[in-house]
Amino acid sequence: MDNEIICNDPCPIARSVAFAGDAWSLLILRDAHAGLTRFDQFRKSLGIAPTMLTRRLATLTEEGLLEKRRYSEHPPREEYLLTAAGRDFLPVLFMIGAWGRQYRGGGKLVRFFDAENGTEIKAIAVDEVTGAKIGTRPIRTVMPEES
Amino acid sequence: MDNEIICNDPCPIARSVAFAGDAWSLLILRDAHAGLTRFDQFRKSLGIAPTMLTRRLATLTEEGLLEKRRYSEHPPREEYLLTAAGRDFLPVLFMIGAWGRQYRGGGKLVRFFDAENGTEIKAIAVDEVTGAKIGTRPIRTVMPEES
DNA sequence: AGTGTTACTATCAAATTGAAACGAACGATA
DNA sequence: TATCGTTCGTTTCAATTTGATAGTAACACT
Repeated sequence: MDNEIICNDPCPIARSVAFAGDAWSLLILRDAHAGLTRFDQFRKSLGIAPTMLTRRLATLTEEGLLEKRRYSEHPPREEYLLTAAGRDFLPVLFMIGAWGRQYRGGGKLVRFFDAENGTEIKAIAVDEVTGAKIGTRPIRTVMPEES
Repeated sequence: MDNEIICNDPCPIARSVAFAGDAWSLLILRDAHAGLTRFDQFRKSLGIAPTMLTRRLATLTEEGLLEKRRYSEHPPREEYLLTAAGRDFLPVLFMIGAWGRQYRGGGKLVRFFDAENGTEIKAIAVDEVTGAKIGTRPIRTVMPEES
């Protein structure tokens, strides 16, 4: 895919797709939200080839979803932490997970609970203005005027 | 990536990633939600090579997000319609779009409005039980017992 | 008869991926 | 001191995927 075209596309989905449209990046972000920070933790969790992991971590860092932090000077060691943009990606992961639970839900699945009151989390997307679930009301799409 | 491993992974995100983790598929689903149904409509909208489009449409059809319907017998012509699973993917697209609007929002962007009352849609993910935004409360993850 | 439309397939070069081995910098152990 | 283990990668190279271009099949229209 041509990233230059995508970055100027007026569709916000297309803008995100440059890295969201990649299985490894999504799984790395999932693991980062689960608390993993180090190269070998990701590698072992995902069974990913180190070449791939190096590239994906570099891309996610360049794109501003992760940041490298040195946690040891001798030897030099880095860890990867979520940035604000990376943390704000969590809703996307939850909605992907909710879809997978509904349509790919055979067998045992990991479950997520609200740590404070113990109820299982059921993620839904709503319009903050109307409160209606996304997809339950008709949508009007407005293209930007040519600049 | 190895799809066999992924399909038995207990993480619902990993289950979805087999096709959600692909830029073209996400953009095809976006266009399908915008009302496109035919091969050439997708091809022109996306600028995708026909080989790619054929494969992606076939995968999305096999995975149950689209279905082929014959709309002409002579000549035989098919169109691609969203299934229930495909329609239920809309919240994922909206959350991806919401992230892109916030973090990749330079220049003109397409905007989405509630067709009934005219307000702009602001998609957020919430826990249906507590009503809290996803990410604002601590989460406890529970792995399934070994079967 | 010739042109246009729609939905592809065929071919092939280029880019990406993934597996396996290797390396550098250290710390711990014998 | 020698060796092992850990961490975070790089190097190499074969296999797969990709994307660009061209071609095809079945018709409809003029």
